[in-house]
Amino acid sequence: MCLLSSPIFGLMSNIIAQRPRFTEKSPMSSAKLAKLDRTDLRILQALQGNGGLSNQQLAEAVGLSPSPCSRRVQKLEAAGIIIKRETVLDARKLGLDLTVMIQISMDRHTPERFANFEEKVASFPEVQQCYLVTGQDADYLLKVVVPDIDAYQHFLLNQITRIDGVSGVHSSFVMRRVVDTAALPLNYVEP
Amino acid sequence: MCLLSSPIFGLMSNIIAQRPRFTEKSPMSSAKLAKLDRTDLRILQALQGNGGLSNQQLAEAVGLSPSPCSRRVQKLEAAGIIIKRETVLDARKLGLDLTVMIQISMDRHTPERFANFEEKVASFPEVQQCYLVTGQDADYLLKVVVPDIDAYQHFLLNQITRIDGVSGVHSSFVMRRVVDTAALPLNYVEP
DNA sequence: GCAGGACGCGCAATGTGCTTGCTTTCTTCA
DNA sequence: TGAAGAAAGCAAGCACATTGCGCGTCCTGC
Repeated sequence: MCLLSSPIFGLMSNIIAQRPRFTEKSPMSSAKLAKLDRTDLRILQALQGNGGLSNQQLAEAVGLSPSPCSRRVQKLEAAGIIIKRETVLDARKLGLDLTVMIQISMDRHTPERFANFEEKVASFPEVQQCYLVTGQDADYLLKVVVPDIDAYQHFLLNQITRIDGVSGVHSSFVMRRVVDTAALPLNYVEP
Repeated sequence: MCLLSSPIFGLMSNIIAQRPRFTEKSPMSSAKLAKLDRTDLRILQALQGNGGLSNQQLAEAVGLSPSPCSRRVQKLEAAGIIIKRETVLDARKLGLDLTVMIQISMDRHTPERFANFEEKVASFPEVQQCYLVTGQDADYLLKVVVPDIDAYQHFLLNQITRIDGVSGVHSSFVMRRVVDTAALPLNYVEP
C-alpha cells in the first residue's frame, strides 16, 4: 500500500501536475533560479570535480585571477548554491563493508506516522540516504552502511522494524559501486 | 531475472560467505583496516560533519594544536581513508528539480553486457549513483537528476533503454529528501 | 627496575595563499 | 556616443598551513 504508483510509463501525469514547470517563468521558479554566467558554471563544475581545489588552482582552471574567483565563490556560497563541502571517507578501509538499499512501505499514510518515521530514521547514523518516493513497491528508499551482516540484522530488527507503521521491508545489497558522486549535470543549466 | 534474490530474511547465507568477516583477523582484512586512535576518529567525524573546516578550526574541535592535526590529516589522506573533498550544490536552485531512483534489470547476465552497461551509465552526467545490487526486482539501482519530466523521458528513452541488455526499468520519483549525507557511521569503528 | 628508543605533541619560524581596497577596463543602456 | 554600472586585475596586508626542532611520555628490552 503506497502513495503513488509509477510503472515505467504509467501515471506520469499526476507527477507533472505536482511539479513546477521551469520552462515557463513562474514567480516561484524565478525566485529560486539564480542568474549564473559561464564563469560561475565553470567554477561550479570545477568544484564539483574536486572540492579540495585551492582558490588559486580554481582560478587558473576557470581562467580568472584569484581575486574575482574568490569573490564569486563567496557569492555562490551566500546564495546557497554551494550548500557545503563534504569529506568522503573510504568505507572499506574503516571496516564498513556492507551497503544496503532498503525499500520500506508504510501501512498507514498519516502525517504523524511519516513524521515519526522520518525523525527516527534521521537519528540513525547508519542511514546515509532516506527519500520519500513514489512507486508501488515502497514509500521510502534508504541507503544504509554497516560493518557486516550481523550488524545489519541487528539494525533492521532493533531499529527499523520497530518504528510504528513500517509494514514492509525489502533489502538489496550493494555488490559494486559503478558510479557514486554528488556532481550534478550542470550541462542542463543555461547561463 | 536477476543475479541474486534477497527477501527480507532469505538467502543471506551466500552473502555472508562472499563477504570477509572482520571479526576474525584474516590477512586481507588486516591489510585494509588501518589503525586509528580516538583522535583520528574525532578528526574524521569532524571532517564528515563539515568538510570546509580549516585546519585551525579542526584542531580546536578535536583538542589538538594545528601542527599535529595537519600531520594526521595528511596521513589519513595518504592512507586513502580520506578519499576526496566534494562540493555539494543545491539542485533546486540550479533548476534540477527532479530526482529519480531507477531499478534496472538485465535480460542476460554476461560480463560483456554488464561492462558495456556500466561504461555507458558512467558517461551520463545525469547519473549520480549506479550500484550493482542483489534482489529479485533489479540488477542495478540508479539515482538520476534531471530538470523535469520532459528531460527524464528523453533520458530514459534515448539513453537508458537503448543500452544492450536492459530489459526492465522501474522509476521511483523522489518527493522529499529526509536524509542525504556522505557521512559514515564511525561509531562502529573501534580505535 | 633502569636505560634506551620511538612516537607524538607543542612551539616557533617561514613560506604560501587568501582576502580586501583601489584602479582600470569592458559592457550596456540611454 | 557618452555615462554609469559591474567586474577584473593589481598590490598589500594578513591569516593560515606547514616544517624543523625540542621536550615529554610510553613502551620495550636488558
